[in-house]
Amino acid sequence: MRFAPSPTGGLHLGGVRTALYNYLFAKKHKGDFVLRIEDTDQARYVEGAEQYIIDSLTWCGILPDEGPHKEGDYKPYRQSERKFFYKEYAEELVQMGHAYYAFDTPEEIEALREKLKAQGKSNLQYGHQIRLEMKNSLSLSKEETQTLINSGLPFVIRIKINRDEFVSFNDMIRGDIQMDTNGVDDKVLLKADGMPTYHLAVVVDDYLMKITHAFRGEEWLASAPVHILLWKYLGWERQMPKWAHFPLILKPDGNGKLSKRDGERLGFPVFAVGWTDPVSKDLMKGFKELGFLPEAFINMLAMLGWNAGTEQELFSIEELVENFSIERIHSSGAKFDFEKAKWFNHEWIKKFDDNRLIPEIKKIFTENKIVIDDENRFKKIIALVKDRCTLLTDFWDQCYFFFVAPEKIDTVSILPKWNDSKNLFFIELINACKLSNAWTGTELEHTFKEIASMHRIKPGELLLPFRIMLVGAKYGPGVFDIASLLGKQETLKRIQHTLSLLSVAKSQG
RNA sequence: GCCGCGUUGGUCAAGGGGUUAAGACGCCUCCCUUUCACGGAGGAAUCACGGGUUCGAAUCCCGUACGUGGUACCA
Repeated sequence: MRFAPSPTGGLHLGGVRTALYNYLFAKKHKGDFVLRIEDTDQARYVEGAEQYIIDSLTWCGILPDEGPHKEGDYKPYRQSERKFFYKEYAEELVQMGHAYYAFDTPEEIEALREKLKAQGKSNLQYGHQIRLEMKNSLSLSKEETQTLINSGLPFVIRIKINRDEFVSFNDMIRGDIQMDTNGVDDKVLLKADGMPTYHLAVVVDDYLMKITHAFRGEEWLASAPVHILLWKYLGWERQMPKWAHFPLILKPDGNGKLSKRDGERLGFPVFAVGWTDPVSKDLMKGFKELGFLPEAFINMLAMLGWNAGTEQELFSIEELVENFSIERIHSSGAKFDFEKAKWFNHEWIKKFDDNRLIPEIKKIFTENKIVIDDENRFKKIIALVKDRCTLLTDFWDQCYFFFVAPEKIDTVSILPKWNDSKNLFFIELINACKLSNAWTGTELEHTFKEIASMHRIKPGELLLPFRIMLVGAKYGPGVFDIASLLGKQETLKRIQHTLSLLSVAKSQG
């Protein structure tokens, strides 16, 4: 079994999911997963896109067995490098009478379209209705056609679709589908520049690469009849792959399929890894940069349109492979929910083994120019905050203060209830700590409470100021745990620092 | 317009003739925690509408509405 999704350009959510489902199905059935690159459309294909696709899939952990970066038995895998094949087959179709040369320029067709529109007629379809009124090898004589070709006039090759024909096929997700050919026009197969359109390219590639399953997004469903007719006309019907059209991933706020712009508009990533828009040059962050674990990303993506039919929601890639079945893919689109995506990541962080997690977190600290010298201490800190981190980047916010003193101390939250006796309490706490040799959380807590009761202050009233002294704000794990990992010297230093801050604030009224 | 595909809480969804119509995210309440989270216990909220078929319909059929895709020398 061979599977080949054909992603293009900036691979976003939908594209990654198509690749993922292909991968899961391929691996489940011990088949090959092939990566093909669509670079047929020079206008939209951008420099670096191929590497980007490979990088995205690599991060996701769904590496192809064959493809442009690895090669294999059916190379080349770039459509631009397979130009020769397509032309050959297109010509063959013309010889057999299933396709024809068309000399109409895009401008002429556009003009006709405008004209019809002005008359209030529906959209122009270059098909059986009008093909004989156009300039092509069907309306022209053989000699005229040959003369035009010889003159070097650009032409395209279009498929000749008969009217009143029914095309039926089986979709592994949707079941039997039947469409008549009246709605489909004579699609261009080979463009004037000699490059194939997707319609010709997939069919030829799937045939030549012996692809057994053609799985793609639902946006292709409407043109499936063209592809099926092509398989038939080329005489390859017996080798035609099985079809499946995946549901679309929709915008969270309704109307339409998720697009690259939606991420920016609604504040979530639509790419697996960061993507630089070729036109605007804007760097759009991906799930990776936002602090997602690839495992969580894949898990989330897989569940958007498929489920195992059990209550299990957390799946490793191996479990996905094991449980995957095409029949359980839904036939209707799903709206993307970023909150749920974050939930998946949170679950994966909790689930993740420290040996895998720590290096990822370290990267973030390195980016923030923090050197981790005490491995053991780092581990303890991570264990302490792990539960409260949804994204990898949260680890920075949750524990940077263990490494650098907070710049801003939220004295505003302390001040209203601050008084001399509390001030005295902290001074005595400092002294008591200085005298003691040991430094553990429990011991500190004991001393803390003892001094508090001596001063007849409820510990609760002192805990918040203490936290703010150490952390700078009202968050973080247990204060005594923080203090113990901070070390005696640093803890006392921070108390002292805030104390002086408070006295200044107090004297200024 | 035409042609496909679809429609179970706000979202992801299970269920495919008889169910008190699962579960998850989010939201709300309470408990735990002398912060914030985590965790725990609860709660509100759903079968698009109208006709059939049937003893019985979320489930099957037909309409309607709505959504969505396609209708390019884009993929």
